[in-house]
Amino acid sequence: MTEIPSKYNPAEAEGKWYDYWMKNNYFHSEPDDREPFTIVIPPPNVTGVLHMGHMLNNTIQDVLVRRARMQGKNACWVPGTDHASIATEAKVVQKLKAEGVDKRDLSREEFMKHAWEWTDKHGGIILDQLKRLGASCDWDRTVFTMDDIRYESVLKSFVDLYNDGYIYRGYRMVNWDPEALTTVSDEEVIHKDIQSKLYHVRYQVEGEDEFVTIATTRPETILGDSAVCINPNDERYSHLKGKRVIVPIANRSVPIIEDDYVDMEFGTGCLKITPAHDINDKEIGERHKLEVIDILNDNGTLNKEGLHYEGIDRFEARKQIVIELDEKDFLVKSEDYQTSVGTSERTGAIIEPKVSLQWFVAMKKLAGPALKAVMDDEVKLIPSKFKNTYRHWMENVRDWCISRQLYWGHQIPAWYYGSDHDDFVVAMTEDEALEKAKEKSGNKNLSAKDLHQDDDVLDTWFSSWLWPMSVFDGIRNPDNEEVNYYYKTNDLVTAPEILFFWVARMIMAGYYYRDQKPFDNVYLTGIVRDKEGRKMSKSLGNSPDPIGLMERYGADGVRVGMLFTSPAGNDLPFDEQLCEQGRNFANKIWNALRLLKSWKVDEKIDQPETAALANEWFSNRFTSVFAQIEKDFSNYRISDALMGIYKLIWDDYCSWYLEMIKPGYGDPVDGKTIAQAIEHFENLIKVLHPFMPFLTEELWHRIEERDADSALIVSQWPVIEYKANDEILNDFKRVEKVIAGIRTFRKQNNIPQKESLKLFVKTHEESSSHFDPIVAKLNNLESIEKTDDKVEGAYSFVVGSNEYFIPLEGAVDVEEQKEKIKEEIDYMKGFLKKVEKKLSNERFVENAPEKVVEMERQKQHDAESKIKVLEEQLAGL
RNA sequence: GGGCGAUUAGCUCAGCUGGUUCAGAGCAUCUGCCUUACAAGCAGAGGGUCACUGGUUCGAAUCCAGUAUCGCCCA
Repeated sequence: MTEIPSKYNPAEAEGKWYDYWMKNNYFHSEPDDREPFTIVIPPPNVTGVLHMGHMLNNTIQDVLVRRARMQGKNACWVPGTDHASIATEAKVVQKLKAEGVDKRDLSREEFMKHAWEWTDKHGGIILDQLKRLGASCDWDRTVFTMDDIRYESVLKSFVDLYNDGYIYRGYRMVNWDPEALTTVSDEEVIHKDIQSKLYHVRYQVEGEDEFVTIATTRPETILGDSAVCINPNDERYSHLKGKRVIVPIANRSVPIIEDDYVDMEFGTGCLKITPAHDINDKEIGERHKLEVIDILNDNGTLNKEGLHYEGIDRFEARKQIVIELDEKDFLVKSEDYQTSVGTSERTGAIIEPKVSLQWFVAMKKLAGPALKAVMDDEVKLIPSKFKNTYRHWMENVRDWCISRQLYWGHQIPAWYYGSDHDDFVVAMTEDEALEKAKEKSGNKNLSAKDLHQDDDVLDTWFSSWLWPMSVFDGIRNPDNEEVNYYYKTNDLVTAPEILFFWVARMIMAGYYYRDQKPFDNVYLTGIVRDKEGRKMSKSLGNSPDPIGLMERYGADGVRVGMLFTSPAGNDLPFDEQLCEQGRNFANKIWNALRLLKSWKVDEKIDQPETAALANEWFSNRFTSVFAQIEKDFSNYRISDALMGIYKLIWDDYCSWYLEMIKPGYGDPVDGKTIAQAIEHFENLIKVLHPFMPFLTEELWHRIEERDADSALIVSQWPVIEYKANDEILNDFKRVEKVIAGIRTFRKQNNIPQKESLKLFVKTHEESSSHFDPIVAKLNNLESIEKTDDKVEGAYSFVVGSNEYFIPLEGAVDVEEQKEKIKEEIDYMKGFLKKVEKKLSNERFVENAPEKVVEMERQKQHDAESKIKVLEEQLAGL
């Protein structure tokens, strides 16, 4: 084996081992008779680039997958991307615009050609970036929501749901993005508080001199008013019942209606009703059968209902109409007012509520089993605090508007053959549609020319909700071997923001198609924030470049840096220092092996007692900590599991164990000890492998040469073979304190380690001398002797209620020692007082469980004897 | 405005069905050390009325109520 450099070089190891893993096909999975462990990736946008959120999310997935693989399961992590219709189309439109091409001048086919070119050019970058991170995805299975199989699956599910009566076409108030010229879902609308104005406008009562005053933040919508509404209980307006008012500027006569919805306290208690442009007004309008007057064009300008404002943008029209209202004496006053408006997540444009003909999925029935599954923990949310919000959402689920006025996506498989509302058919293909149309219309002479396919595409989520099935072709071929084997999947790792519109819908789709959940566990990660707690975003420029980070700290360093402080469901305040900690850790382990490798081995010498003891202790220590790590894993406490292995390696293995077995300088190590040390080291890096795959694989092959079958990535995860011996572990805890006591003594008195010391022990409680050889070795003691008497003129300290003495001429500062002992006595007396007070409380002794009282008595006894020892010591000085 | 959740060391967080594994961990800070694996290191140390106010209890960080502050979801 070549000499090991003193620093680990991630750049060198990472490329090498990723290629090696790929070459040997370790990531690839085929159905077999092993237990499957499946994760489907939350598909990132095909043209996106890696950001910190992806890093966190995919690191967690990789940890879970790698561990499962080592546990001997058939691990399959399916990668892929989605087409992100709005975002991608917006980018393509932008690009074309820069080239002087207007989307509206292109046919669907032409536009799609550009979109595919864009996708081919930028697509998949993110997947390559995931490889840098070490993601052990089965790349042979990479899929895309718009590839042939997925495309057909999406159409099929539309047809299936339509035939089952879940999909319908209807008028709905939708969130219209006038910039993107499409509807966006409720979830894609961001509500923002803005400073606005509340305008008080008076309407003349028809045929009278009286006026009523309404308050509105959107005076331009006056042109679309179809009523004025009062609360039936409002006595101020009771004389107006049944009358009509004249809408200013429009000069239309509209009724005064009564509805409980009106808040008598708000504004003037008198509400204008504009059913086309407000969701609540629409509902009132439906109750009172009011006319719907849409005043807006799709691009946000006013249409002919806007009269002389036709063609003017809604915000400009608002300004102008206020002036006109004022000039014509309709404006009573305007006041500052804080209001909340919806803005588009994609374009930032203010969302326009708009009545429009759209396709919907009826959700109520689909939501039933999905709600139950989560409430019954059939599908576990981690952390479970999200169950509440999930339930709230599912119990108040609204129908899902799935059509989008875009080209980039799955074109809705509906064909229109006439002008009536109902003159359409839903089918997989045009041929099929024609057959159905002929049948439905009764017109045998219909031809393909008479059919027109719906221009809209489906919401991106309408493809990703099928993801856990469609990646295995389980929609088109529900009984194929793969979907039967891999579905249901095991874990899903995603962000809470999309719990509803992705996770919940996958659960619905799972029960709808297969009557089975799509996954057992949903691990919800937090949002990666910067140190100031701001969400990382491109616009703020506060996100570090992930690739740059990996170059600086190594992929492993960044992986553990992200995981050190990220309990499930909590936001992660990212700090580059965490990556540094990760890098340092890598180097620490690196040097541990470097040390082992630096020793000459002599097979002929016997194992020293210290090494045998060290091995005994560390074996138990490993077993005990590993059991806890396994528990942390099963509770999805990934950070805790990482911290567990971190401390086990750094503190227990490096700081304690290696020091215990270290041979004298220049001396060889015996064969048995080095073999045990290597074995422990191998177990440690196995457990570490899911977190730091590159470093550990590199070390694994530096321990000894291995063939492809015995690479670390496919090695066997340790198993717990026995229960750790607590007696040994507790005994050693005491030993640590003794060793620390002696170190403190050396330090205080500037006694170098080279100078050997004698230690005397006066025992007052049962105490094992099992680890004495270790104490002697680590502290360079020439002897440890029991004594019945105090050792005069010696430095002393107390561990438990045993006294330890180190005689050394002139090294003892009596006053300082006295001070220290007094302090300790004071502390113990205070403690004893508390215990005695408890025990003298009759109600405590009567009511508390016997065990608790017994424990208090024990505490009392221990404290008393310790105080006695300390006092004797003090007296002796 | 309605609902949910949080508040523990300078920072990020553990702390299960109340009781010596109850006040913890990592990082940061401070003090010594270039001791032959690692200064990307070693050995130590300090640091918290468990947000506040009441209540239940023999006993509360833990259970209950209220208050304050923050976050998320919904309107």
